[in-house]
Amino acid sequence: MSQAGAGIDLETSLGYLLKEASSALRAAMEAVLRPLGMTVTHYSCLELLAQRPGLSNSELARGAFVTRQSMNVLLQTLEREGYVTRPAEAPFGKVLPTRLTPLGRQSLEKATAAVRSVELRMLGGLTESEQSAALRILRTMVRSLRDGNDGA
Amino acid sequence: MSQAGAGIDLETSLGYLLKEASSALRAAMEAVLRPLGMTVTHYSCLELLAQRPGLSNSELARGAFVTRQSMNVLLQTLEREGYVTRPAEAPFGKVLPTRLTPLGRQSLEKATAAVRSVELRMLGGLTESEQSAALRILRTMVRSLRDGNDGA
DNA sequence: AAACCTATGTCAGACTACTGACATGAGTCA
DNA sequence: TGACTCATGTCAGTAGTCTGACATAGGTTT
Repeated sequence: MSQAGAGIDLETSLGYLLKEASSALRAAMEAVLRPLGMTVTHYSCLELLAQRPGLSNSELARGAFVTRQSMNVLLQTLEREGYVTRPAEAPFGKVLPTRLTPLGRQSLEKATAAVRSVELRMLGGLTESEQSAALRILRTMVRSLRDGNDGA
Repeated sequence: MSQAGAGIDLETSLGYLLKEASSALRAAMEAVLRPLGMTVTHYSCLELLAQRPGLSNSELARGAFVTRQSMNVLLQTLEREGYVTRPAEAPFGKVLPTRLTPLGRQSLEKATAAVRSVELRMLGGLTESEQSAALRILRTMVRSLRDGNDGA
């Protein structure tokens, strides 16, 4: 059952398991957001704006882990449908601060409740100490991947 | 800095951090696979076939966390380019067992080395016990999300 | 001041993955 | 046997994201 010698054992690979967990979370989120007519990126954008009003397109893109081009397309849709507003002209530089409209805030409320239920389900089998350990470990992994060194 | 009352605090959300880690891993993998002319799904497919020869289209799709339709398109490309082979007729039922060609195996070798370096970098800052804790915790999260219960 | 570098917003095209749909083969049950 | 259910392979259309490119604003360096 082992690999031919040079492969990466998927059963014990932390990378593979990370992808599996992320995929399962995304699927669960899509399942509860679909009835609300919302995608995961759509929700992420609104949630970011609720917590940090005035975020720019590029900042939202980084927060939602997509390119600024993708976020730009999404923002244009959200603006056209009345969920967010952006000033016609940049108050400073080229940065256009984005804000939720009352409609956007209202739409977000239901989505947040749905997503929270998913997150609670995911955390259900973990103890408090396991949850904080997971936070610490994931942060370490992100830092190692970003900085490009081996973390040693 | 806290949310308005009903939001999900992204700074301490395990779901958000999971997405961030997965995104960072995917970006790092894409960076090392791009020079080899390979995407992450492309690599995942070959790696699965190396470890479990004869996997069907649907099984590969589940293993790579994409739909069977997407995997089908990829397999057609890989077959046309000579990386994998599938029998013209199903030996049993409709299932078409797929296998790597020598070219596919050769192509996979370089990719595996590249991906392994990324995984080692990601694990660099973690102790042995943290790594096994991460495996256990992620498996628990996947199970809770899949089974649909709250894990209590 | 001028050249340079970086970051941003935006448009256009290409690609990837998804949903929907259909036919087929296998197993189950009345 | 026949009806039912389920999984598979595949085709077609759609949607979301990406890469490439360009112009512009701000800060930095010489």
